[in-house]
Amino acid sequence: MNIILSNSSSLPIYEQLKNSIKQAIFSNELKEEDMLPSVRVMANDLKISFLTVKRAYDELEQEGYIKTIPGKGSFIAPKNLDLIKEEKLKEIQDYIEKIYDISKVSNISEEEIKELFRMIFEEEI
Amino acid sequence: MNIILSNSSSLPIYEQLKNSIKQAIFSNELKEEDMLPSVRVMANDLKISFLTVKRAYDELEQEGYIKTIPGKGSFIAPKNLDLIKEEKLKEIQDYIEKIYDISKVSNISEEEIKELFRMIFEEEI
DNA sequence: ATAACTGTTATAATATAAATATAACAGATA
DNA sequence: TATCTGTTATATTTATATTATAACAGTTAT
Repeated sequence: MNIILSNSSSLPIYEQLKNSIKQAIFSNELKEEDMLPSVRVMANDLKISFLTVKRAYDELEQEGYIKTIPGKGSFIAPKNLDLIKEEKLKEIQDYIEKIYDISKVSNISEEEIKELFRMIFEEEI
Repeated sequence: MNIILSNSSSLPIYEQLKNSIKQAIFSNELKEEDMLPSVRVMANDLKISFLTVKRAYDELEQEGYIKTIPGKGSFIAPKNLDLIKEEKLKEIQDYIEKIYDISKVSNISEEEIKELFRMIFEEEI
C-alpha cells in the first residue's frame, strides 16, 4: 500500500492516512477480509504514533470501511457500493460548497452558476 | 457594512472578516478609495482583538484588495472587478468540470447533483 | 502456560495556529 | 500638542493534533 504523509499538508496525519487506505480500497488493492497492518506496525512503518493510526482506524470503522476486532486486528469490510457512492457524493458536495463560498464573496448569482452547469452538463449529446 | 462573525464557524475570524470585506467590495458597497474603519475601531465594533483585524487587513492588502498607509488608514484599492469576476467564474467552471467527471465515472445522476446544489445554496434562509 | 502478537485505555506532554491583552513606538493631521 | 492612524513586541489562552509511556485485555501458536 502506498502511503505518503506530509507534515506540511493542511490535512492532519490521521486524515491523510484515512485517505490513503480508502484509495487502496477503491482501487481494489485492499480486498474484503484483508488484514490491515496492526496499529503498532503501521505506526512504526510510518514513523508516527500508534495513537494517530488508531484514530484513523477508528474513524474508518465508524465510516464502514473496516472492521476491528480487539486482539485480532483490523480488516477490510465487505465491499459496499453505497459507500463508494457516498464518498463520491461527498466529494461533489465539497466542490459545491467551494462554489457556494466563491459565489457569496464574489457576488456571482445562482443563475450564472446554473448557466455554467448547463453548459458543461449538456454539451455531451 | 454587514459583518457577521461566528465562533463556531470552521473559518478563523480573520478569514470571515476578509470574506465580509471582499463581499462588500464586490457588491460595490465599498468603492475605490473608501476608507475602512481603523483596526481599532473595527476591532471595537466587532468585539475582537485589533490584532485579528490587522491580520485580515494585512492579507487583504497582500491580495490587492486594499492599501494600507501607516498613520493614515486602510483604503479600498483600485481594482477591475469585472476581471476578478471572470477569474472567479473560471474557478467555478473548473469545479463544475470536476463534478462532471466524477458523476460520469460514478454513475451519479444530474438530479442527485441538482439536489445537493439546492441543499447547499438554499440553506441560507 | 507462556510468548508474542493483537487492540484499548489513561495520563501527561509537546507543538501549532488562532486569538487575545497590554504596552510602547511612529506617522498624519487638525 | 492632542488625537487620530498603523506597527511591533511580549506573553497568555485556547483548541486541536500529535506524541510518549505505561498498563491492561483478547488471540494465537508453540
